[in-house]
Amino acid sequence: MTSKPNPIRVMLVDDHAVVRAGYRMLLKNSVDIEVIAEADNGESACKQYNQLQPDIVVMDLSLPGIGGLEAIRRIIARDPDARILVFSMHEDTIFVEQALQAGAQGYMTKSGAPEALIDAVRALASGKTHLDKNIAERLAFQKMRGKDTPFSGLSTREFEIFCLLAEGHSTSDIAKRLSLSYKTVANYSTQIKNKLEVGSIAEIARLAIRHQIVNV
Amino acid sequence: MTSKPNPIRVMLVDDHAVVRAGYRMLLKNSVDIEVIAEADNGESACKQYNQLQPDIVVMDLSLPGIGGLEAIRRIIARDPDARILVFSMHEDTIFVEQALQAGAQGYMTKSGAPEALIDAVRALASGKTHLDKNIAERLAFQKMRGKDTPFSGLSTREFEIFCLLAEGHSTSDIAKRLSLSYKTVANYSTQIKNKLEVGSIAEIARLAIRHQIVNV
DNA sequence: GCGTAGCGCAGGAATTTTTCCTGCTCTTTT
DNA sequence: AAAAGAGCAGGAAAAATTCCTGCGCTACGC
Repeated sequence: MTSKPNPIRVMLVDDHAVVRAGYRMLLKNSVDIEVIAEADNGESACKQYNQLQPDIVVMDLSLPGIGGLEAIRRIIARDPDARILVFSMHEDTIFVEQALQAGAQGYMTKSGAPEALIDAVRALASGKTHLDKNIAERLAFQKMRGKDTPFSGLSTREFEIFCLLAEGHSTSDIAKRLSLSYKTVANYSTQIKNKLEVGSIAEIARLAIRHQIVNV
Repeated sequence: MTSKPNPIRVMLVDDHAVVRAGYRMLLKNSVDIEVIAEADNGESACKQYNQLQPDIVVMDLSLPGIGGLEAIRRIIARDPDARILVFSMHEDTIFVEQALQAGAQGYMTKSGAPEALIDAVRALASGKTHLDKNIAERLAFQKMRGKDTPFSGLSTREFEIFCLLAEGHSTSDIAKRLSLSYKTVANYSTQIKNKLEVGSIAEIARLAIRHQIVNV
């Protein structure tokens, strides 16, 4: 617990100034962490990253302009060693997958204990990765079951019907269109919900939109 | 600028602890404002309001359990003089309309300057109302042109159920949450589809996403 | 003051959808 | 040849949807 000569230099990226202020206050309590920059959008984050080369980026995903994911990709593209901690309100594992795939080394949700942010920053600074415990577990389960994207578990037919459901077609609509018994489509629909672990058509729609499978 | 004997007593309501910490820090800079309570959900907010009778409630709308809107209604029902400032991420005017109708005296978005929050709190404390400048303008324009969002044809209850449907909740889910007969919710659901001229829950979800009423 | 209209709420009845189970065919893999 | 899995669909029970009706309440206009 000796004072360190080189504090962890952090850049905060979040579109809400109040929220950044919250992070700042929180991180101020740790002498080994120093907030050296803030950005309220993805472009600015990329630019500042290149200028200041912070050790850690703490980044929200929902940003105006290019989103958080794209910002991560751009930062990583220029500096493959960049260390980015996503700090998002989204609990859904799809966001975690996307963030990690984009190059982030950590993912925390805002609903966790504020102190967890500090632990995560330190973990990333020391070269480790850090996932929200809750989310890591869910992700692990998904992976064990051999699911890359949530859709890779779907068969061709299932995916076809998934798309039509997401577009707003009714079961009997789809049956007519595909020349199937409505029973068949109904059964597929149930099957799809099970595989994707969603409970309603609304969630199917959101999932599809999230993956840009259908347009908003 | 003399120090005041009776600071404005504020209660913060937001489900993210980090965000509340941000508000706290921000408001701490004003000697005439004192944060006397925090809540991370609607029920707790109502309970604490009754016990502590804060002068001002600063409230997010997206809360677990009963949403922010319902919390506002309950607080106002018990104390019609309650002064509530909504501090939300939603820019869509539909939320402002709903919040004001529920009884709030102010609406600010989180994307504004942090200092604006302080002004708003002071405005409400002195008996005035306070709307985000940007939003007030849009609201005025809409009203003048008599042209609202597709949702303005929905009643308060209908809109509430619309949001829950779009989030993926089932009819009986919603019935439990709102303490209604599932028949009532089912009937509302049909009514909503008719009013919005959509044929399925998936389209409800997409409509809601398009208007950023729910997150993708 | 009284009619009218709209909202919130919910039951009845008929219909449709969903769910869970089962069974069949066909193809692919081992 | 056996096994596994996709595609398809029916039966039966459960759940959701739709359309209709009705009631209480509040607000508005005449």
